[in-house]
Amino acid sequence: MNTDPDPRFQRSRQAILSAARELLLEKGPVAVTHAQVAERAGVGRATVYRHWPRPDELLAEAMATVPMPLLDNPTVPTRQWLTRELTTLAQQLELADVRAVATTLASTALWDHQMDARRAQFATILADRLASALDTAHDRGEVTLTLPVRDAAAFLVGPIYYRSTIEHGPAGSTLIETLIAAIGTWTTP
Amino acid sequence: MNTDPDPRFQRSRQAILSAARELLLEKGPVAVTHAQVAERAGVGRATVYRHWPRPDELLAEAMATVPMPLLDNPTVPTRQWLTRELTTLAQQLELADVRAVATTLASTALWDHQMDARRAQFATILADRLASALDTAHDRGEVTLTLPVRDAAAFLVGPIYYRSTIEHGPAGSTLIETLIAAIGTWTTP
DNA sequence: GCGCTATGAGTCAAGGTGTCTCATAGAATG
DNA sequence: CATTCTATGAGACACCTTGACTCATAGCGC
Repeated sequence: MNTDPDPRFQRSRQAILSAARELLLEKGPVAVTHAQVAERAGVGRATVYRHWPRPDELLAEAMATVPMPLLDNPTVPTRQWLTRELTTLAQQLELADVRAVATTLASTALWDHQMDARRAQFATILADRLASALDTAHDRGEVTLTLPVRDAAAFLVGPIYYRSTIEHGPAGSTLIETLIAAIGTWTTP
Repeated sequence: MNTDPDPRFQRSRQAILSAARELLLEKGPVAVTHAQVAERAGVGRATVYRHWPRPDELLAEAMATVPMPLLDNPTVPTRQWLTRELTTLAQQLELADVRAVATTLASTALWDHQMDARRAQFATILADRLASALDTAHDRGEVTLTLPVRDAAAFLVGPIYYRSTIEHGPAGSTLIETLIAAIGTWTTP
């Protein structure tokens, strides 16, 4: 990416990104404008223009600085891996900035191609990791699935995502354990 | 509500609401401004101000004109009712305007109290209807649930919502049947 | 036909946006 | 340390949008 070593450049860049992320978190994506970001970052308005001529690209990069809860690479036993990863995902979705990025992504993806590409990438990674983990578990005789592996992401992540973004509550361990138990017949406890 | 019988008033009101809904669907909530709505509706800009002094209230009312997929009042047998209602909900979530309203609601609820109230109302209605239906089913001996009834909405609606808003695909009958089967032990087929 | 009123076109000030210039401070180089 | 380069901040500028107002007009109920 940009390898400009000038510390002034990097300082401004980081200050602007932080300010944009704060504004997104506090006031939503519409608050990420050149003027508001510049004031929050303590830099000149022209500086923001030089770094990001368009506000939507700044918003996109600011959103990218928030670590989204993707799943770690699968390990065995798969059931323990699932418990661990879904619990982590649920905890991450309780963080205000993660929830802000997730809902903003889902919403703006409907009208912005760049955001839609990020949404698709996010969905694909989650689905692929789950599919690969469950395929492995099946091959190892750990589980017999009750649904197509392509539905696993919706089945497992959907409830946690809904609980967080629509019901605004925490996805407890009971719900997570029920989900894992319901995805198939486990031979391991 | 407003019972002004003057047809001019009602005509303008409907034209403005339709235009706002179209703009929301085509360009997203940020496109619902007085100027754009007025042009789309074919009315004067001042007329939009007279009807809705603030754009966010216009957006809220325009969103309210899109019928959101709540569940019908529960009937028995509960399993058939669930299949029917969840299938309808999945179909509704495939409509572009329903998806636009749902994701806009989830997103703006984080920064707008009025929208958050609507989100909470929506979540409560779904959870209550499902809870009441499943309580009835349990009392009738139709099913033994494998999770607290308060988790039913996340468990059943979450995957459909995730499939639609994140994966941008249809929730097929296989997924829906699997969900219903997994929520407990059914004594009825 | 006659009041009444919502409308549309227009004006206007205020504020935000995008673009440019220029002096300056900070960084790299010798 | 001196010199050169460059990112910056402040400001100026035209442009557009927003919010608020006026007023003649057309459509409505009576």
